[in-house]
Amino acid sequence: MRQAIKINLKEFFVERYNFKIIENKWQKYWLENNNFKSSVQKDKKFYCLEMFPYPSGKIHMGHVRNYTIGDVLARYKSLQGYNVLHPMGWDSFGMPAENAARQNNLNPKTWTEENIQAMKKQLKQLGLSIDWDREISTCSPEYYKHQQKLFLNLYDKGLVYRKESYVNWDPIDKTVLANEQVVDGKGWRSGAIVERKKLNQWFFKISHFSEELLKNLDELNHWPDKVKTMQKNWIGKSYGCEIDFKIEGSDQIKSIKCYTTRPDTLFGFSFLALSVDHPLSKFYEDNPEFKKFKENCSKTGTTEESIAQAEKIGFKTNLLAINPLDKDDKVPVYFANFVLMDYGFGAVFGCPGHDQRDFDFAKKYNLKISTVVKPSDKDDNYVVDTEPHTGPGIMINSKFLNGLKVPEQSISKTINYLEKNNLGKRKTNYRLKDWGISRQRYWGCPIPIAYDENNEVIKIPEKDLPVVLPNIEKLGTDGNPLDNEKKWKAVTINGKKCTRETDTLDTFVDSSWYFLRFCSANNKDVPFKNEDINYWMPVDQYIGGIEHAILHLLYSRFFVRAIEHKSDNFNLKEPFKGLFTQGMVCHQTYKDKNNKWLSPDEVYSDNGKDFFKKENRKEIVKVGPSESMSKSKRNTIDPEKMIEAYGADSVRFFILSDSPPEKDVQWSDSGMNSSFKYIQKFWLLNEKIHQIFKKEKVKSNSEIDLFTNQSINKINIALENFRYNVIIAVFHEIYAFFNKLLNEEINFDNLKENYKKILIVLMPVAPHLASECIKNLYPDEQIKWPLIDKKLIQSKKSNIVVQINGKKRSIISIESNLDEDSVLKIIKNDSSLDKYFAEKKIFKTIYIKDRIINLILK
RNA sequence: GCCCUCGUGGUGAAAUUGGUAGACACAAAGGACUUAAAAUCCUUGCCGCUUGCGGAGUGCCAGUUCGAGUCUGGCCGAGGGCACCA
Repeated sequence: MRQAIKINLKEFFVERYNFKIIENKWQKYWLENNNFKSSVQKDKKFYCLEMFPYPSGKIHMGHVRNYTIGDVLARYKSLQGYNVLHPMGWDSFGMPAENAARQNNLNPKTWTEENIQAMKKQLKQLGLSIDWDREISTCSPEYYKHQQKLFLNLYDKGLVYRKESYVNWDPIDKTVLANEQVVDGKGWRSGAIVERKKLNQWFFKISHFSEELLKNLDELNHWPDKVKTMQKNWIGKSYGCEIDFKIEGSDQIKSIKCYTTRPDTLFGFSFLALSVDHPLSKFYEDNPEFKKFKENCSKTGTTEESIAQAEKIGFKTNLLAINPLDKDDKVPVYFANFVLMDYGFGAVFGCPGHDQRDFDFAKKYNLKISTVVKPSDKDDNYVVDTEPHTGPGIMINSKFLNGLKVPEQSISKTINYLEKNNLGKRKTNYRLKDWGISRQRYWGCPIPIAYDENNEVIKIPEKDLPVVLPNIEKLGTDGNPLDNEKKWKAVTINGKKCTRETDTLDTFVDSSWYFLRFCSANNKDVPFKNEDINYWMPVDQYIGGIEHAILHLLYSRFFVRAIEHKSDNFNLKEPFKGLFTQGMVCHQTYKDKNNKWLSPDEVYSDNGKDFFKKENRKEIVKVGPSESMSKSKRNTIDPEKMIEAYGADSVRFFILSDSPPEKDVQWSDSGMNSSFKYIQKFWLLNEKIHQIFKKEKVKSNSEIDLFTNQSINKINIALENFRYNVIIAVFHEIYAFFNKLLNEEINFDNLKENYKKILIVLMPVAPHLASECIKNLYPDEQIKWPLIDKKLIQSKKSNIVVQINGKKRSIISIESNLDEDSVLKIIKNDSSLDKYFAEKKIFKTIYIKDRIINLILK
């Protein structure tokens, strides 16, 4: 469509911007010219990585936001002259494929591969600057072959081991359930009550690195504090001591070991509590009452109700535990539901006066509650009454500990005493548990292990890798699919008949090293080459959702350490130098009169206040709060449709515009629309400028230089700090400025030089539009991120705020860099300020150069 | 319960880190251009009086400071994380 646009008596004839043709053209161009292909070079590198997606079939707005943020950074760094690595891959093992396969009688591999193709096409439509030559997919044998090698490597280093552990077992489906598949204690598909079952499973010894993983958080300066705090809490370091309690009342049991962080409260000792899984429970297994109690315990913790109540219950034994600090102090021993076997020793000593749990327990079973710590402002007769005193204070009723400050003096003094008298030992504990990696699933990386006739572990020899998943045409619901593959399971190793391990690896293993694989994505022999790692790693900027704050990021940190452990030529400790966690994309939710969720497509409104069903435009729709887009609430917006309707640049522009990237952003039609208009407007502006280029202008205009430099300075600062919403705001200002400029006399050279810079800084945000504009206006010129003229920014004129007694009274425009006296002189000559000076004298002056002057009058 | 983060117009948000509060955008109202529409552009936005000016104002209450959205203490509210971790 060709139309005339009249501006201030000048006529321009311009084409409207056809994003479909132009975006397509540039995407093709980038691909054909290998624009984003990366290789090891001498230049300074920048590794920009976004968390790779699970190939569910369609990209969602969360992906659009994630990958747009990453692409802005990658393109910016590239224009700055960095050698950028910006790869993409697929986290393609996992349960959705298996579920989809069962439901629709499909092959998980075919399902996954089709999804990958569909999503790849969508990602390409976004115009991302990705090096597709490095594409990887974790479900491909080409990938997991190396993972199996790494597994065996860690096994050789003693970082992998096997032990019995509990799983959620669905007795109807005869399958193991993931935690999220257990809903209210029942299997999500069968509805059967989930049982705890003990299985032999593989573990990574992540606990070996607890201290290192904790300590090194301090060095991750470019990580959000929030994530670091979460990991710190997760690792859960605590200082305390272990104490051996002597036991009376049994021939077999002589002592029980406890871990405590509060040994100083030993004189408040009231009971000793054991986990039902404690080794000593074997002495009670024949007791029907204990059996019943144990059953009761395994039920609590899964249903919402029991968590809400969280009642403390116990089973009293006939044993007595002796206080190590007072031989005459003997207390009962219980099994209790609140003691966990996998922390400490599965045994705790109870001091109800100074611990909430112990207090609740003691109240229920009428146990002794002694007070051994008083708050600093209370006297020695202080007694714990309706609630325990868990805070700091002073020791009382504790013999040689009396008067000590709690906790800073009391704990260390007690531990010293216990150690000296061989009653206990100082100990640091971590909450972090070893990582269970066995999954009784089909669609995952096979564990490269077999067992001989004696059930001894045999490694699959490297020459026989990969252990390829057998192709199973129809997945049954019973048990672990690989367990039923008789042919596949049988394997001969070194002449010995063996049976393969039928568990597959947790998919978190797949994503714990994929960033290393990207560095040598096409190497067939090794997972990665050290020279590639040395050049590209660590990832300079990792970008993804906050939901991975703990597991994925901690596992990746562990995995890199595990590879480095006992290795001569691998020198990496932390995989991600910078981390950025983006917010979610939200949308209003809608429900019809039957409380059924409605999608935005089904809703109609002409005033933005009252909403109706689109089909009849009558039935009132209830508008709910804006929530993160999810299929279950049906408040999703399909990115493909948006790109189709508005173009990739508009969508990118909008997803960046409204909120800072780390916060949630609201999707709004009007916002999307306005971004679309902006792209169109900018194109018209560009066309007008293009035509001016052909005319002659004379007057110089230094305002353009100043404005351009200031704007780019703002954009630089915003880019470096992930304030991408500010960049969009600056571009709105830029448009307004240049558009206005067209009404004035412009100097040709001046405009040409500055406008080029504007187009270059537009490239990361709207790459198609910017590329097209640059090609039209500057066909043969080099494209490099513009440098700023710093002197120019510190402009010759400053606006200075004049405050009288701390209140703003005026703004004066003066020359920059003036001293205080000169400014004062100007102010005194300013008649509009006279009224403030009447009959008053300047008592004090505060002057901040080029910014503010504050006059204190008396 | 414990830990963390955040409270700025009708809305999403800016604010060079202690120095002009509300940039930019959405929504609303009014206007310009146009035969009309689309597109584009401009103005307004709390209180008081007459244009202009003055006043209040960043959840609430104190404090530090010439000066506080920003720093300190207390309170209120919202969101997130962990959950019997001994």
